[in-house]
Amino acid sequence: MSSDPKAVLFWFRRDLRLSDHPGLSAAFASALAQGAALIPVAILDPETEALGAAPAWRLGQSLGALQADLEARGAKLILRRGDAQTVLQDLAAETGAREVHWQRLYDPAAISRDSAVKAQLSAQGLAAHSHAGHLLHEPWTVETKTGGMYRVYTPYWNAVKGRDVAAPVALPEGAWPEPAHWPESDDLAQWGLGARMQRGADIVSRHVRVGQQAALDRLHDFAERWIGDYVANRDRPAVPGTSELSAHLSLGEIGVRTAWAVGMAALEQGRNGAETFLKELVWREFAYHLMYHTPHLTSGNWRPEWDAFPWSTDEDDPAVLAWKQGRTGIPFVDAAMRQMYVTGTMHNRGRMIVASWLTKHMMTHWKIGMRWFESCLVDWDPASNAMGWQWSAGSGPDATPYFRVFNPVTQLAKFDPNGAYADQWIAEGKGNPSETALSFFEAVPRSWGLSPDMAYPRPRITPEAGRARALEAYKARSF
DNA sequence: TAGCTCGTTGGACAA
DNA sequence: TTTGTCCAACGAGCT
Repeated sequence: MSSDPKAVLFWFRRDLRLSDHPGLSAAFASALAQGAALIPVAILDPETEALGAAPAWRLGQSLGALQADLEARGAKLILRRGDAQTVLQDLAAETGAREVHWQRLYDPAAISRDSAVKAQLSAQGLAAHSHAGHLLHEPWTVETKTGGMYRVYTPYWNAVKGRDVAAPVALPEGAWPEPAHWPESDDLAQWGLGARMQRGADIVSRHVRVGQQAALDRLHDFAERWIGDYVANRDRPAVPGTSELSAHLSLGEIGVRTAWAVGMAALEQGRNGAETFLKELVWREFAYHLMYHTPHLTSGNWRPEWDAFPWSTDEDDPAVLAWKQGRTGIPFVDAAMRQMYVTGTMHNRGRMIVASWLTKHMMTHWKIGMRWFESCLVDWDPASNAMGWQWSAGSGPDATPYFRVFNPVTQLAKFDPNGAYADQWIAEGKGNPSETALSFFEAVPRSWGLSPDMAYPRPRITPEAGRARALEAYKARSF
């Protein structure tokens, strides 16, 4: 191996931005210091191929935006397919790189892959550097007074709210450290990241903003126009009063430290809603804290006593299909499921309602819902998705009490009093359905056999009967 | 240490 | 129409 380093590799994963990027900045600085080239790489490895349909498609969009951003800086994103360790090793051999940098991820699959990659690269004499940057606080740095992990949100919030958060760092200005020759790269289109999107990707595209500039624009728009009414508006599914940053944060198109800094500035200005927004960012942190310390959060009941609960696990149950298709006959549930199918995201209150309906009224295992979300959500996040489902089901940490069963009828009356959300997403039985409601029928596969002219379905179970049945089962405590 | 307080997001019912 | 209370019990986290 050459003793004269010619390149530093930076491996992009879920951090598809150029600013507020501690890992990339470190790699950049290292390359400059050594007079080496900096080569950005993204890898379609088995872990990436295992993504759900919508997250995979959205990843492709984001990689396209990153390519353009890098090109504007005089750099190129090198795309390679294969297992990460082999790709990095080959690329290092081609370019003379002695160093590989990346930013850490925390889900069980990524941790096991990354530790193996690090060990193997080190054994080959390559320096592998992993950096913090996906989170405000590394999960192991937040401890209770007795040195344990947090299991309840509020004490976690109290522990981190006053902590210093490193200020966002900009990538140095100036010329990109280019190699004499850029290595060969796959064509992004050949990766086929959108191939598993059964529903029309062009329909979802209408509702999706992509890339770091779009993320920053949205953050600032939110801080200027929406944060003041965030406390009330964030509960109203028909009002665009949420930050809408979830997909950007999930793929790292924006750094969470940037969002934190904007939230803190709003707090200092005394803006209403600022603290609530900061708390939401910390919910994301808390989910990662839980997933890191108890990785089974993503795979099974966090409270093992729930293993004996009589969940229905029949994925082919017609009631489950109706839930997925937004045809339960419960307007709030159906509107939310259709919103997800058409836009790739769902309002937070909708997420709680559909999860409560599936796990409580339908007594269906939360993992069935979690997997459907994983295939449909463009903002899918491994930690938040798992925590949210287990919270709703009652099997998770800090979970909702068993008797807290959402009534989707009263919830709709409370948070959508004018029926705007239902009008937005439900076409059946309406004289003049909205464009968005009709677009659901364009998006769904023909095999579902749905049309806006159909009658709106009758519920298979009423909110009252479902609630009573769920409470009976929970009360029995035979599990 | 042992006791105390509290727990993101609700609903039903009585007054 | 609005407001208050109860719906379990337990474990987390602090003092």
